[in-house]
Amino acid sequence: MNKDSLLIVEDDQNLGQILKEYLEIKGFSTRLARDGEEGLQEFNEHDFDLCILDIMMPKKDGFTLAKEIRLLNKQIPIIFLTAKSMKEDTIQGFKIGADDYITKPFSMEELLLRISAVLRRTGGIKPKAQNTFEFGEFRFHYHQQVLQIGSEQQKLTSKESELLRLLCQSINQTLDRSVALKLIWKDDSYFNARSMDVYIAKLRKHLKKDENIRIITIHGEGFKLVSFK
Amino acid sequence: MNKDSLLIVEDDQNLGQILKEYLEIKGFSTRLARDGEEGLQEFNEHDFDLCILDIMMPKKDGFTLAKEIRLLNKQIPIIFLTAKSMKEDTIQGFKIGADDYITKPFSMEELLLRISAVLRRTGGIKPKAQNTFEFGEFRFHYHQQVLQIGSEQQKLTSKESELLRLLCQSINQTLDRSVALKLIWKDDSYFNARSMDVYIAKLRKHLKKDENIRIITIHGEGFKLVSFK
DNA sequence: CCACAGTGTTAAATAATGTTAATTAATGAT
DNA sequence: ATCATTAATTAACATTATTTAACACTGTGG
Repeated sequence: MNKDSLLIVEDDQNLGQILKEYLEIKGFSTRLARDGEEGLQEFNEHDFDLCILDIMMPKKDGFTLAKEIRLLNKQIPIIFLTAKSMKEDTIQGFKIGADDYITKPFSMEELLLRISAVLRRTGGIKPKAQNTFEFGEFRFHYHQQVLQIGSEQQKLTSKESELLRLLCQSINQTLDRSVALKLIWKDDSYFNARSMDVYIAKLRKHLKKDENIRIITIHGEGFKLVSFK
Repeated sequence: MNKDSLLIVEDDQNLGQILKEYLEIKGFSTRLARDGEEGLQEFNEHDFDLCILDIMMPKKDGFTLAKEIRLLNKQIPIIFLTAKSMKEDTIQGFKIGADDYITKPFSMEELLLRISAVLRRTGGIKPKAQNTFEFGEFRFHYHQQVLQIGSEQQKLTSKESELLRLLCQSINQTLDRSVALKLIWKDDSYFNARSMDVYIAKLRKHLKKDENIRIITIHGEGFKLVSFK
């Protein structure tokens, strides 16, 4: 059996390092990010079983990050680290779908207990990294950047692949514009948004070969890959 | 087999958290909202098998929320948490269509028993998120944003689809203006209300193709999608 | 019956997205 | 390094979605 993998997002370098070392000794595999931006990036690039997010962070706070993570994965357990016993924090956290929270200062043992409890509760459902996606008559191989329909093979560019992957991961649900922009273009700006629109058009052209597959626009929010039938 | 999914609406965040943790340990998947507004939002955005609503809450009490939930789903079991053994409350609750109620303070075991009982009774019929609605000669596909009549396909915009979905979910019943506004426009204000009126007009235009389907105005309350015959 | 708030309807204004092509940047082969 | 090729961005213009405005109409309470 594989180690459970944790994403730790903590801006305090010291604490972050201590957490990481402690949890690795305890048998977890971990990755440490220093802020929300990095955290989202890490989340997108690796598979985790659980996220531990500090709430107060520069650039992007833990709640905002959690919301974005939730758009990509509605299952993954999240534990918040809160500075004080802030009622507001707790409430807002649970609204987003936190699985637990822990108030600083806390002991390593306490954190470990909560991690174990959450993992037990959620049954350790690892949503393993998907490389091949099937929808309609298509087969899309992410790493190979190939979209196939029947015997036809269509080579995709990296941007096309990244975007199609995000759409596939959230099939039948809205893929938020700003999330996609931050994940693929690293930055949500006007020009990047226009660039993304161009790529949506390219994907639509590719997907024309199956009438039952469409990319629907959710005005002001994002796009949704849907399948008829 | 999937976990049963519970919506918990409880303003006391302490109690809410305890409920959430306990019920998740017992194998349920849960979401926690802190007041009626949040509760309604959550209900609209996710699928649940059962709702647990506190009655006394700020902003919007449990009865009002239950009424709104009933407008969206006539099946879903609702269990009320009542502060004291209020006869009035109990009666009013069952009138709305509560499936059970439980008086604070209660033991977790007791709640669990009642949840199991209600779920057994209602046969655990998960009213899974409906995507296709049929009424009159129409077929409406929500995710695909398509309204079809005969062989004709009419593309809808996102706002049109959201609104039509709400109308379909409460077919032959009044869809409350403010409920729709809060769910779709996120905010019940004068201009949004006017915008909604415009969309009602658009939908009526689309629905003209079947004389037996109409959107009726309930003056001062909302709209009702009705089917003659 | 009148006054008034609520609603119906259409059109204008604004903002977001679709699309294609031109430009720039990156990559790969010689 | 130079050129050729491909990918990605920017620009320009077209189209569509949504909101706001304007004015007509309707139901309700006094």
